[in-house]
Amino acid sequence: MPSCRTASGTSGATPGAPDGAALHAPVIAWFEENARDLPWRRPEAGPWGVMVSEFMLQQTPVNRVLPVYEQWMARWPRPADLAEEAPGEAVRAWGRLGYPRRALRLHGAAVAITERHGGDVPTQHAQLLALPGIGEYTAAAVASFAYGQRHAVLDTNVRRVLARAVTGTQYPPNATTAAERRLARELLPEDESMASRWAAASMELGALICTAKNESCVRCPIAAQCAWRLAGKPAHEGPPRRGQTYAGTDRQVRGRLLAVLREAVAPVPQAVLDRVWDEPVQRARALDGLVADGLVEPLQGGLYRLPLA
DNA sequence: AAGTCGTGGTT
DNA sequence: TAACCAAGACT
Repeated sequence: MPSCRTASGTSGATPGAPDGAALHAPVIAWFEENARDLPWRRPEAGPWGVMVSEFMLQQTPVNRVLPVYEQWMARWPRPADLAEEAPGEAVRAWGRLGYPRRALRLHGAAVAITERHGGDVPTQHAQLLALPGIGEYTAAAVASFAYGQRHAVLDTNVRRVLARAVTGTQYPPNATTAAERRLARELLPEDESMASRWAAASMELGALICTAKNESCVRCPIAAQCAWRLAGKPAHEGPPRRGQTYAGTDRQVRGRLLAVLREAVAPVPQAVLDRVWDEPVQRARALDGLVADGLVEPLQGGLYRLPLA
């Protein structure tokens, strides 16, 4: 029963795939030359700035986040500043970033930080994970980016980089797998400072070079070692990525309803909300959903507004 | 564990 | 142009 371990010892890796040490130095060196100057990466952002940016960046491109982030941090420079606001103000300030429940959760996280952590963004992964709106990725990202800790930061960019460079496939699986987590942990540099830099650098590589479409291998610092490229860049096998048609969905109706309420300075009569969508059953379901989510507050007399509490 | 949850730019 | 994509979380 001969061993089938690869020389690299990395699970899920294609035979002959590069090990961690071969990737860290070139990717980190590339990052130090090519990292974008983003406001949440500057020292003055602090842990709260990092955390706010991570909420906003969930499923949302950097360019759309930038202006909202700046306004948000100017208005609520500390968690306690946001915590004493009405949650509806967070939803309003969220603007058109999308997925407005994130605004509600960020507000809830600010309240929890104020109540449980003396107003300081907690440093421990488990404490971060316990906050509303923070899952495995965001907890690791805040701990790593804000506090320089050693965590596997596995977002869609890093997953794609590892899928290609190490595993040799064009795309990672649709849902994050245990094998991916294991691989990311194994590739994590032992040294804490190196690990946090690797996390930021591998993510940036996926965002700028190793993109989902039109990847730029000619500019890639690890192209020479990339398992996928060396295999001839075979096309993705398996089920399609996903199909998320938007037109006609409840999400579209919710979006229209909330857009009206965001712009309104006074409670809005139901008759005004009714104009955003013709079909009454779907319209009512969408509004009920918003109320159930705490994004909308129903008042007496068929009036609605963003939540005051 | 597959569905749900916004929005707008790109192809 | 319809489909894809963008630093996920939650149920």
